[in-house]
This record gives sequence, structure tokens and C-alpha cells, in this order.
Amino acid sequence: MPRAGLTPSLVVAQARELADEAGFSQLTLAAVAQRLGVALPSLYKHVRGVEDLQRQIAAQALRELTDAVTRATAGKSRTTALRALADAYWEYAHAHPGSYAATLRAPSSDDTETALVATRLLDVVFAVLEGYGITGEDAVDATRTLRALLHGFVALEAAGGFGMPNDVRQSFDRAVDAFDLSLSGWRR
Amino acid sequence: MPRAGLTPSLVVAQARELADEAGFSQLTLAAVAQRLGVALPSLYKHVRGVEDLQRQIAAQALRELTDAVTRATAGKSRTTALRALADAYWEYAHAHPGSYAATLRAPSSDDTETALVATRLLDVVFAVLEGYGITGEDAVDATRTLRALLHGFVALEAAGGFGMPNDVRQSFDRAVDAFDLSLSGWRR
DNA sequence: CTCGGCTAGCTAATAGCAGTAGCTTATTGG
DNA sequence: CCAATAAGCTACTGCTATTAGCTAGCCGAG
Repeated sequence: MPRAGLTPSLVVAQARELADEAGFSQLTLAAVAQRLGVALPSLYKHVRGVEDLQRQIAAQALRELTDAVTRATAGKSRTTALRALADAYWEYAHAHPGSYAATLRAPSSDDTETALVATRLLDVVFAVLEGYGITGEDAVDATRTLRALLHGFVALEAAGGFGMPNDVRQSFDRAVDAFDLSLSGWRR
Repeated sequence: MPRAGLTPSLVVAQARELADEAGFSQLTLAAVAQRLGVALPSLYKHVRGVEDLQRQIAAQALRELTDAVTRATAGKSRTTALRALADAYWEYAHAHPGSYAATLRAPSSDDTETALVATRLLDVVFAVLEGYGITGEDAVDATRTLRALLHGFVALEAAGGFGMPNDVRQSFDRAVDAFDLSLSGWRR
């Protein structure tokens, strides 16, 4: 029997493709194994189990999302930066829906690597907010509001929660612009 | 063998309790059956299956949420109404996390009953927005923004996505107030 | 070049889940 | 009081994750 030449990264990569194509809920070791032309238990030589797989997907996705957002906002400030950030977030969530969904599972407390990336993402948002003169506790509130807005739109759209036929992207842009305006008077 | 005296509503009620206590993802026919002191296949005499169960939970929850929001905003307008709406939403999502989560699954197109309730909920939001003089397409955008904000906060908090120890409820209130302010200049 | 160890991938088996088929018996209406 | 209905059961299938233990391909040491 010829070897399949699996590696942990290969397994995770296929799993991500599957999750992005079929949805995070369809991510199953059986399906990944089939994709790789391998028997299901063989995967355990490369990942600890389904939970580990999800964790690794989440870690990769969070890193990519952070990189995308960082790149998008580089050299910009205020409204321009905020729009770029929102756009990058939207773009990533739509290009990699399964990976994005994986991101939401809270990282286990012993995953310092991922916690670090999460901090980096937070720092990008803080940096943008600083351009508005928002810092400290104000920045925490504003960051949460922005995340809720971004995630809310993405999640509700993915769940088919927006019944009306109107263009969701347009609503999203207006929401971001409205948030941008409210940042001007954000400080207590 | 004495009968257990199950009914569809009893099964759904127990399922909801389970979902609210253990989380929507823990909702399993096996667990519901155990709770009712009954063998798993017996449930099929009262519900069509796990999907049907989820659908019924979603329908009930959506109705309750709509009622809560309707009650909360009755006789109020603008800021007062908006705050009451947000508060009722937050309250419901926290009091019934499992049921709330069920709500997000898009209703199947043949479930006119639930679609109707969804419209009722939408109408409540539209009514509040009308108090701000926002109608038509503007109202669609504003409604989506509000829903994204509300759901985003609830979902991210439930997923443990808010790392910082600061009070999430306070951030939520600020977000709602910021949205309230931006509604004043919402019209194009 | 060869042989021995490592390990990738396998088969087999366990356990938990959803769902179906068909039986038994409690309940209830005539 | 009896018969039809249906509640709840056991037994089974099929899918999932996970573990145990085997086999054989590959690679490095000599």
C-alpha cells in the first residue's frame, strides 16, 4: 500500500477547504479523510482529534484575519482606516466562511499562541481608534461595539437572517459610516 | 409498563430547558429522552426528529422574543423605546441562551407561521425607527444595523469573545446610545 | 547495499448519536 | 366490555469519533 504522504498541515489545509466550502458544521473527520483518500483513523497520526482540528483552523484563520486587517489599515487613519478595516473583515469572512466561523470558539486558556494573535488584532483596532482620540475604557467599549457590528452583520447574513432582498453590503457600509460618525463624539 | 404521558409540548419544553441549561449544541434527543425518563425512540411519537425539535424551539423563542420586545417598547418612543428594546433583547438572550441560539437558524421557507412572527418583530423595530422619522430603505439599513449590534454583542459574549474584564453590559449600553445618536442623522 | 527501527496508514472494535421497523400493551370510545 | 388507536418499547441500521494493535513502507546506520 503506497503512502499518502499526509502531514499535519496538509490535513488542516484540507479541513479548512472543506469547512469553507460546505460550512463549519459539516467539518467532519470522515469527510476530511475521504477528501484525502485515506481511512478515517489515519488522521489521528497527524491531529489529536476533531477538537484539535477546529482549534488549529481557528488559530490559522485568526492569524490570517489579523494579517488582512493589519495590511488593510496600514498607513491609513480615521474614516479611511475604519472603512478599510471593516472591508477587510467582511472580505475575509466571506472568502473563508468556515475558517471564520471556527474563529468564534473561544481559545482554550492554554493556547498562548492564539491568545497572542488575538491581542495583535485588538491592537490594530485600538490603533485605529487612537486616531479618533479614543483610548482606555472608551476604546474598550468602542472596540466591542465595532466587533459586534462586524460580526453581527456577517453572522446574520450567513444564517440567512436578513430576509429583505435589499443589498446587505450597502447596509453594512452605512452601518460602518454611522459608527464612524459616532466615534467623533465617543469620549464621555 | 406505565405510560409516561408525553406530549409534543412537553418534549419541546424539556428540550428547551436542556438547551438553555447546557447550551444549544448540547441539545440531543438522547439527553431529552433521559430527562423525560423515556427511551430515545419514544420521542419520535411526538416530534419528527432533532431538526423538527430545533425548529419548534426556534419558533417558540422567536415568539417570546417578539412579545418581550413588543411589551417593552409599548407606549414609548425614540431613545426610551430603543433602550427598552435593546434591554429586552439582551434580557431574553441571557435568560434563554439555548432558545435564543435556536432562533438564528433561518426558518424553512414553508414555515409561514414563524415567518409571520419574524415580520411582527421587524414591524416593532420599524415602528421604533419611525419615531425617528426613518422609513423605507433607510429603515431597512437601520434595522439591520441594530440587529447586527444586538446579536453581535450577545453572540460574542456567549462565545467568550470579549477577553477584557470590563463590564460588557456597560459597553452594550454605550453602543445602543451611540446608535441612538446616529439615528438622528440617519436619513440620507 | 542491506538491515533494523520508526511510523504512516491500515483493520477491527467500542461507544454515542439519529432514525426506522415492528411489536406490545395501555388507554379510550362506542 | 371490546376493539381500535397509539404510546412506548426493543432491535436494528448507519454515521460519527476515538482507541488498540498490526503491517509494511521508508530512512538512516553500518
